[in-house]
Amino acid sequence: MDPLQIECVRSFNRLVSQRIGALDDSYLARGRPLGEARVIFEAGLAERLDLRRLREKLGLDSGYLSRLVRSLEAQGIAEVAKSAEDGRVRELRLTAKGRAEFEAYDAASDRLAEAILAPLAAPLRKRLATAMAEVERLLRAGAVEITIEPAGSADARWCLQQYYSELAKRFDEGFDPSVGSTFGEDDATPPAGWFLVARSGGEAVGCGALKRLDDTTGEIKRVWTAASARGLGVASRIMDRLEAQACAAGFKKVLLDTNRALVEAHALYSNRSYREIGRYNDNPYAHHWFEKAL
Amino acid sequence: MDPLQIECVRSFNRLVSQRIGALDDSYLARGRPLGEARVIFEAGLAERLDLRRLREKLGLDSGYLSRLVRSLEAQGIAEVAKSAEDGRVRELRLTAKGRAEFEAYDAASDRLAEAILAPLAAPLRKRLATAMAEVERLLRAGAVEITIEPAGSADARWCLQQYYSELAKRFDEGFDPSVGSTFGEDDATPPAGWFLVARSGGEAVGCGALKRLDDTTGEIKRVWTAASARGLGVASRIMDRLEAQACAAGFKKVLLDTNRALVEAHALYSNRSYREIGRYNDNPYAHHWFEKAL
DNA sequence: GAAAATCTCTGACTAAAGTCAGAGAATGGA
DNA sequence: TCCATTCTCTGACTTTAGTCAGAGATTTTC
Repeated sequence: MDPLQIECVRSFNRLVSQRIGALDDSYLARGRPLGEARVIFEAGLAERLDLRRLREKLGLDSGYLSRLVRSLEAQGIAEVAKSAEDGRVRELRLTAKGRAEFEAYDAASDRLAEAILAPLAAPLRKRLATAMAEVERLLRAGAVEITIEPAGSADARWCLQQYYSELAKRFDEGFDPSVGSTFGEDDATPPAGWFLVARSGGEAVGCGALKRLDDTTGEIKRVWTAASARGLGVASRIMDRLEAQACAAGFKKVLLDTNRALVEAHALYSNRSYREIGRYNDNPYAHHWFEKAL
Repeated sequence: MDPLQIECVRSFNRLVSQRIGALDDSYLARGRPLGEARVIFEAGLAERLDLRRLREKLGLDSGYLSRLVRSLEAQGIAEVAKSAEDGRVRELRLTAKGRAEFEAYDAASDRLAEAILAPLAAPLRKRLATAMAEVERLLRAGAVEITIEPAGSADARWCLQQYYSELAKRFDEGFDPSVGSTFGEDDATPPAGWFLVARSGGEAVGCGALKRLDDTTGEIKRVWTAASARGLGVASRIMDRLEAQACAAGFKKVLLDTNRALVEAHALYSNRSYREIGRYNDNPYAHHWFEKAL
């Protein structure tokens, strides 16, 4: 890896960790320990927040969080109550006073952001905002995680739905997933197939499936990336994983088909050295058929 | 200020503070408190480091640092010895073992940077490095501080020297500060004049001077920005301060002259609504003369 | 040469952050 | 229905971080 790029990232990290120190200080300025401030902040962002999720989000010990919350209760800032769904779980809610505290922290964050922008002239401000957005986007792209999971999971279904509605918009002929379908949840359930979901910070941003056609042949289907995550190589990484899975399953080649409207998919397959072949199925929406030896 | 830009900065802060958490964790992973790790890191970067400077750099209490250092001594990681120049000051040096520890922390930073870059394809990596460099540059630009200080201070002299050697390179006729000079240290010492130094993270990156010509007229001289800080509005901010100082001194107008080779200075003055006037002095290096009413 | 200032260290603290082992209540699955 | 699991709380800790008031050695200033 390019040592100049590494130095660039390190230098960035050094500088920005100073900045973050300033953020912590502006939180501490309200005279409350950082732990409590973080809890107030999270509680203010989410309307209802169970301690379990909060613990996971802030990475705290259950005993420690319990005490933090009790301290906030004593200060009249938060209330806890049994969850209606699960009696073991307790839910945190800010009181009116707590909400006021949250607003104060929120305002402090705003002020800090303003202090960063204020000394810059308008065009530089714009450049800074643009560059920050780019860094953020690319950092998130790097943090995308791809996992195999049941094709019937909530996120998997959501991805498929997004995918179908996009096809319906883009195909000249429209799209109805039930017409001539060669793909159901069973086709993506091991050992008949596999379903992948790509997530960025917990949110699903892409999917892909591999279906067993015979002992040596797999078919790649349902490769989709959310609009918010395009141009970040997510589809490419999904393809990597699908092909790796195909290898692991002992397939010698993978096939796939595509509609002529999906030009970026076409480019993706060509780049990954897929070779156009003749029609191998009777998918009514397909115009091109590809093959790749593994 | 644009609320979208503020939100952009805040979102960036949120994301990056998670990243920084990861950095701290990778330091803590060596089983040593963060305070000690930071001391080792600073001691590794600078060959010889006196405790006074270290304390200032890390913002630590003297008693606290004293204990941190003693703990490192006990671990065989660092040694302290009286400074040769000043018997009150103690200097910190890493032992061989300490240097090995430093290398380990250094490697951890490298690994973290690599982990950020690794999942991205080469073109995205390049985009990330570029965007990070841009963010860093602009954050530093925002943190530039401009202070009035004696024209004879070390940084002031350094800036002037840089400025003179640049003029010598750029002027067709060369430049010798002693020829026809209308500016000495006395001319920038209150109440005869003022000298400003711009600093970014402690390092001088620009300067400027205001000289009293008569009770109602000031002259702006020696406005210079280091090459590393150009394009960031530093000269513009120096001009702001000089004009503000001129107002405060009761001047009604300011004058300045410039050489035809300094095209960017020319543009700067025009943008700030300086009006070209006739020759008002006999500076042998000047081709243009400007005036601005305050 | 004396007084003021500077730098470091020590002792005596406090507060915050975090860990660990269990107890008690509620839930889910066999 | 019962047993394992999950979620939260409590008590009893430790470690880290940080503060404050001097004392002692040195240097600087007048």
